[in-house]
Formats: sequence, C-alpha cells, structure tokens
Amino acid sequence: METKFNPSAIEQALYQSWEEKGYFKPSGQGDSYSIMIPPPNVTGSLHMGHAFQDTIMDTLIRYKRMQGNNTLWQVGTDHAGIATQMVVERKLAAEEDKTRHDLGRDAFIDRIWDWKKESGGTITKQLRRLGASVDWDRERFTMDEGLSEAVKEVFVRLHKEDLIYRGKRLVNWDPKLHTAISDLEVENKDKKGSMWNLRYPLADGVKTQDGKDYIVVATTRPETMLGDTGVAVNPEDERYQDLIGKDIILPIVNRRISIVADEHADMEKGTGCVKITPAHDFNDNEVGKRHQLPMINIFDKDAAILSQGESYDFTGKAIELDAPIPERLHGLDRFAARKAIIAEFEEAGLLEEIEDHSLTVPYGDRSGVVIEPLLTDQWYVRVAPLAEPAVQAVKDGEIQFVPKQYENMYFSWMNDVQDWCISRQLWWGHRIPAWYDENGQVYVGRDEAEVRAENQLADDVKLTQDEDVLDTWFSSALWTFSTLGWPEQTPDLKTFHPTDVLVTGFDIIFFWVARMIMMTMHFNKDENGKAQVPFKTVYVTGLIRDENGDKMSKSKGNVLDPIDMIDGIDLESLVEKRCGNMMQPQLAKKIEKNTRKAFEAGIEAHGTDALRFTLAAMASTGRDINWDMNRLEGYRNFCNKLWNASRYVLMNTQDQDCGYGDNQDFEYSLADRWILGQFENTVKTFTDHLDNYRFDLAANTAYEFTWNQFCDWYLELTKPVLNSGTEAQQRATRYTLITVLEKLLRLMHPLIPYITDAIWKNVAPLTGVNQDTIMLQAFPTFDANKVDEAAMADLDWVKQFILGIRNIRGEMDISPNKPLNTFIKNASAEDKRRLTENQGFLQGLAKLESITVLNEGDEAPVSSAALVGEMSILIPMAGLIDVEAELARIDKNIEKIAKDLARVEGKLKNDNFVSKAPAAVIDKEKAKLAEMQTAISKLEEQKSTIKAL
RNA sequence: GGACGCUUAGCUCAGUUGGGAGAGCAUCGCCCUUACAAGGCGAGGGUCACUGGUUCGAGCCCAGUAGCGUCCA
Repeated sequence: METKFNPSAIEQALYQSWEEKGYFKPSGQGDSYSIMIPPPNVTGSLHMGHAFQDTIMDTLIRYKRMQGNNTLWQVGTDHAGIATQMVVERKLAAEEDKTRHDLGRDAFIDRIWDWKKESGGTITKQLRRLGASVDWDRERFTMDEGLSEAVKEVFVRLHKEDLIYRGKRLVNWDPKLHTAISDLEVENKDKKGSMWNLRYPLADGVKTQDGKDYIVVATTRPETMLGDTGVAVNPEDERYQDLIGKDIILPIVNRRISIVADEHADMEKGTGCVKITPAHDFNDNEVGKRHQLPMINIFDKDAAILSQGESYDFTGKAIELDAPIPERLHGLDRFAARKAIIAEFEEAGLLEEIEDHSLTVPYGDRSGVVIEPLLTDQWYVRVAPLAEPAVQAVKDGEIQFVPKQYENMYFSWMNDVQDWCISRQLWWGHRIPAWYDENGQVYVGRDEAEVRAENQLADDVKLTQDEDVLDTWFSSALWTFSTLGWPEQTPDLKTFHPTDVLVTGFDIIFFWVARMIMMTMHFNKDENGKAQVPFKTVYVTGLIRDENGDKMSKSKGNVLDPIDMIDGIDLESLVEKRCGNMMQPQLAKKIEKNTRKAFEAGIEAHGTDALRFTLAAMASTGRDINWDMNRLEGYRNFCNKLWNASRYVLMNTQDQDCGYGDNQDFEYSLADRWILGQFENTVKTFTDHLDNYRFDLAANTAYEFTWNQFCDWYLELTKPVLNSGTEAQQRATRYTLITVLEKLLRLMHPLIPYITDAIWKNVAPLTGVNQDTIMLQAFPTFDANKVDEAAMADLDWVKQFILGIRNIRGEMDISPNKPLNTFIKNASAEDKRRLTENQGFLQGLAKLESITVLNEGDEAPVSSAALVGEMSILIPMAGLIDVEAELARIDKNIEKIAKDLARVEGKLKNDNFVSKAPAAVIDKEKAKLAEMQTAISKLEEQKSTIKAL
C-alpha cells in the first residue's frame, strides 16, 4: 500500500465492480427496506444538496443491507416540465435560430428526447461517483411508459370521483413562459414601488360627506383599473355609509361601477376605499364572488392590453357586458399601459398623489418575470378531501417526521390547503387525457377510443385532445408506487411499498411530500382496505449554503459541484464553469471576482469518502448547513489516517500468525482487552445514532474511536508488545489488531464505502474470510461480553500516567527523545500492581529509562511531579528543569484547581443544596472536593520542597 | 403584520431527563520517533445574545428584549 491514500486510484474501479456483480440489487432475503430517491430534474446536474441527501440515503441503504435486509434503493429522474422545455428552446434558438413553433409540437418533443438521451447521463454519472448503491436496472423516468400509464389512470379516476375539475379561475400566469404556475412556483420579493391615489368620480351628482364629487382609491397596479367592476368600502366605515350602493363612472373607459360594502376594505389604510378588479387580483376575486360582481379580463397571454375587455359573471361564465378599451391603449404591455394610464389621470386632474410604497411582488421562479393573476381555463385537483387522511396519518404517527418540528410546517400548510392547479400550457409533459367535441363538451378517458366507447360518440364526431400537459409534480406525487408497477398489483409493490424512509429537504415538503402522501393514500390500500402511506419516516435535511451562509444558486455563482470536491478543479476551470453559459451574463464579472477570491488555488482533490464523511458529519438537526472547505480537508486527513493505520496493521500481521490458525495460545495485553471493549461500546453508540438519523453524531463517534483511541493509543500500545512480547502475547495482539480493524471497516463502510472496501480486501483474508466485498458482510453487532470494565479502568490509569509525563515534557520543553528516570511516591497496592503489569507500556509510550518505587520514608530527589490520584510520579529536575519554571507550572495548576474547588465548596456549604439535591449528586460533589483537596495539598507540598532548596 | 427557527471558542458546529462547558479547523510551543508532516506531543482560548423568572442548581425550562434567517399575508 502507498504511504498516502489516493482515492482516485481505487474509487471508479471499485464502483464498476460492485455494479457489474449486481451487489446493489435486492437480495430477496430478509425483511424489505426501501428508499425512493427524490427524482432529480433530468435537465440538471447534482449539486451539494443532492450529494448530501444521496450520501444519507446510501448510508442507510448500505447499513440495512449489511444488517441482512432485502434492500431496494430506487433511482430515477424527473422530466421537469418548464425547466426542460426552456433548456431545449434555448438550445434551438442558439443553434438553429428557431422557436419551438417553427418545429411544431411533435418534432419539438422529439428534440427533447434526443437531448435527454445526450445529456441525461450527467446525473447518473454523478450518482455513480458518489458511490450510490442504487439498483440501476430499475432506473425510471417520470415520462416512461409505465409511469405515464399511472398518471393517466390517476387522472381518470380522480375525475370520475369528482376530485379533478376544470374551471375558469384566476391563476398565477407567467407572461413570459405563457403558462399557469402553482403558488409554490411563485417567489414573493419585497420591492420599493409607488402607491397611486386615483380619483374616481361619483355618478348621478352624488357627493361625499365632505362635499367632494369623487372618492379616492389607492393602487399599486393602476393599469388594472380598466378591469374594475366595483369599489369596496368597509361596512363599518361611517365616512362612506351613504355611498354604499351608489355608482362611479370609471375614468378612461367611462363604465359605470358600483360601491359595495366589504370587510376587505381596511378603514385604517389610505382612504378606506379599494378598487375591485376580480379578474386580476386574488383578493378582489374573493370580494367579487361575495358581491356577484362581473369579471373583466383586460390582458392577453403576454399581459398586454386587449382591444376589448372579456366579460364573465362571478362564476366564470361568459356574459354580454360591453367593456370597451380606448384604442390608444391597445396592445400596450402592462408596464407601458401603467405609465399611459397614470398620464391620463394626471391630465384629467384625477391623480391625487403618488406615495412611496414597499410592496411584495410575485415573480415566476423559472422565468424571473412578474407574475400576473389571469383568468384562464385550468384543471384543478380538489385537495381538501385528499388532505384529511393525509393529515391524520401524520397525527397518528403512521408517518413520522425527523426532526419532529417539521410536522408543524406540514400541518400548517395542509390545514389551509388550496385546490391545486395541475394544468400547464407547455408541450413537454403528460398530456391531459381529456378530449373536446366541436361544441366544447369535455370527455375524460384513458384514450380517445375509451372516450368514444364510454360516451357513445359516433366515429364522425370530431374530438380534439386538450393541448395542455400536467404539472410535473403531479407525476412525481405518484413516485413511490408508480415506480413499482402500479396500477398493476406487482410483487414489487407488495414487497417494497410502503417504503421506509424519504430523505428530502424542507423546501419541498409542500411541493412534493404532502402531495405524495395524499395521492399514495388515495390510491393504495392494504389487504384490509386501509390506506397505505408512501413512507414511514420523512427525514428532513437542512439546506447546504455557501461559506457565507448564502443559498447556493447559479445566478449568485456560488454553486459547488460535488465532483469538484472529489476530483479537485483548477481555478481557471472553476471560473469558466461558473461564468459560462449564464442566463444573466452581466453578473459574470462579479462571480469571477468572488470565485478567484474564495478559491485562490482552485480546489484540491479530496475523494468521495472524505466528501461523504463531511456531509454526514454536518447532518445535524438545523435548517441551514454552511459548507466549510476546512472540514472537508479535515475529513480527507481522517481517511488518510485510516489508510496509514491500516498499513501499520497489515505490516505487522501479513505473513504472520494472527491467531486464526491452529495455534490458539493467546496472552492478551491490557491494551488488547481495552480496545476490544472500546470497540464494542463504539458499535453500540454508532448504531444508536444511525437508528436515530443522527449521522453527525455517528460520524463523530467513528472519528473519535478511530483517531483518538485506535490510532493514538492502541496502535502505540501494540509497539512494545510486537517488539518484545512473547510469541503468545504477539499472537494475541496481532489477532486483536486485525480483528478490530476488520470490524471497524465494516462499521464505517456505510459512510465511507470506497476506502473501507479497498482496505478490507487486504485485511479480511487475514481473518480467514475470503470474499469479494465488504458491502455484503454483516454489520457489527454489540457484544456486552467483550466489554472488560477492569481493563477499561486499568488502561485509564495507564493513560493518566503517560499524560502526566508528557505534560511535564511539553511544558518544560524536554525533548520527547530524552529518556527519563522516574520515581513513584505514595503508590497504593493497586498502583503497584498496575505499575508491574504495565511497565512495558509506560516505558515505551512515556519514553522512560527507569521507574523506581519509593517506600515510606525513602528520600526522593528534587523533582517535578505529576499526579495520578494519590500517587505522584516524580521526574528529577537536576539538569533538566528550571526551578522558577517549575514553580510557575505548579502555581498554574493550583490556581486552576482552586477555582473549581471554591465552587464545589460553596455548593456543599449551601444547606438548600445538601437537603434538596439527590444523594448521588451530593456524593459526586463530595468525592470531587476530596480529590481536589488532595491534589492541592500535594502540589503545595511539592512547592515547599522545591522552595526549600 | 402573522408563524416558525437560530444566536455556545477566532471560524464551522455538537451539547440527550436541568447536576463538573465539548469537537474539528485555526492559533502558540516542541518534535522529520521505522503507519501517517494530509503527522506526533503539549498548551492557550468561551459573560453559552441580553434581561428577568422558576429551581438547591439553568447553555438546557418559562416570559420578555435585540439581532439574524425562513415561510406566509
């Protein structure tokens, strides 16, 4: 083995071999354990957040696989409607200067499939590099035939049950992408803008209480006044009591509208009068429904002004209501129209005031343009009936969120859930299985033939399919069961559903998790007819942010590619990667500057295992996780430490008798017995943490044992034995070395699969195991019989002894190479036993020339002393230690202890404490006090001895 | 405006039922000792945001304040 761990030399070959040999497939043995990967967007590539979640999933799957479960990790991708369509449209524009309309729907969709074939492999390559043990043969895509069947089936059934309906409703319209989007795809941003106060003239000579012939309404979107169908005042508002029911002549269009009383009008805000535009504002829409006001749409699909308003009654039915718009405004974009309308108000003396105003503006998360509420025909899922059992399942604990706090987030959204707009005006996606005849009558069915048959439509009735497609989340809501073959009742569905755990970020609890629970429970029942949940546990991860705590995003240019953490990348390539092919090229300079500053020397290679270990170690319960390159480096060093420790073990065990042969003559050292027990305790703690989804604590446990116990102490303690022990002693130590290392590798394999398998291949044969891979070996189990408490206590004493000497060496600048003569004072019978038994360890690790036990009354040379309980270890100062320095060292120690002592003393003098605290606590404090008193008196004694010189 | 979360060492973060403040990185000192300088040994460093309450005892429980963040309106 090389002296440095080189991940690139082992990783890809190992993965290939695991995959080829089919190790990732369900074994078909044992209890099933399944995880469905949250399907990443096929257009994209995995970012650090994916790497984080995938590491956790792989750790769980490998852990359960080693525990003997029949494990399935289902992999796949999502067709990502808008995102994918946009990517291919942009490519088409750049390379051929064509739009999708030039190609036509079918040809365009063919292009998307071509593109997917070409670049859809990015994600699967990345997943392989991360070591993900997914069953590739079952890889699925939301647009696959099988999944498309499931989507159709669900749509048709929900429609039959009246849980899907079509209606003219106000939706969030993206005027750039020409599609409706759901509430969740809207990003609300705080902006500074203006509030325009407009005068609306009263009709029929009516006057306000203060004698004016107009009222004033305030608006942030003046252009929508063209579609006003009322003005609301608060019913309690005394100022306007006598105006309720009176009319207004709407300026510019000269349409007559009424004043209604509605609580939506806030008396405190502005003048207390609110213009009502039911076709262009969600709140106004509600007001309109309450007062049965008509709706007038004034925008086309680009959000430009129509030449004639389109009128509907409050239910969305078209009505004959003349809503002319002056020709000078026709075709104006909404923002141009805003300017023009303000100018006209001003000219007419109807502009009362413009105030600065901060407001929340909705933006499309994909297009980045301002969303316009627009009346359109859309398909909706009636969510309330589906939500009820979905809420109950979480309340009953059938589904548990980890950490639990996220249940609140789920409940708060579910309790106020809106109907879900599922139609999208796109070409890429699952086409809605609905057909229209020439009268606009709609028929829903699995295909056209079924529609004709079910509705007795003659062959000459012309039917056309709905042009729209379904929201991508509609198909991903079916993910846990559609991937297993539903609607067929397949054996896979029976075996692996419900799945065990869903690993995801809190940002998609609404988008995905909630909808998955609703859909799954509605369509999947167990043999008793009880609704089946999609998963038993939802493990919610935090979001990975950059080193400044900012969200990683392409437009900020602070995204990190997990592959760059693994392989490293030079600065120029990183700059190119971040600045090339941007949607907003003007940001490139700034991003380049920030990148050059943050990664002066590029990024070094760290390997997959270090990346995975880092991600696991950062998986605490918080909502934000700030990425830290320093930690990655630290854990790379950890991998190197493990590598070198293994080299040491192998050097001392290969081609030697490790006790796995016939000769069973063993004589274990204290260190052997101690490390065996320490390891068992580590297994227990590590397993508990994994079972509780505390990957951070599990990683710390593994790190602490490996570095601070196994390497720092145990390996050092084997050296005296291997150098000068008897054959039986050496055999026992070799046995312990190789056994503990082999088990440790198995323990850590789920976290760091590559390095553990690579080392294990060398280690296992020495324990008599000749198999191909660690990943199919049993996970270590805790064995209480191997925990030797006496050995633990004895070794603790040995450590304290050695630490005492090292502390004096360190503080007094005595070279670690200088052998020391020591004297022992006040040794108890037990101390003497421990001294005798462990002389080799003490001399070896503390580098001692001699240890002389002083009897009562023996003269000791003037020395510096270290304490182990009552016993003192003396190092003669002559020629080594300066008197002043030693006095200072003693004072420092006394001072430190005295501070603590005072506190404990105070506690014990407090009658309240002594009478009310539990006896165990008091005893502990008393013992502590005694110990500190002894220590101080010994130190004082030492001091006076030295001073007496 | 409403809801939730966060504030612990220079940095990134742990801290289980309330009972002696921890880790990694960074810093300082000494060491190229035959597993490892991506290392070894030793050391320093905290008013646990602030104020008050409950308690014998609070980083932890309760109330309030400030700052930051996320979601919703």
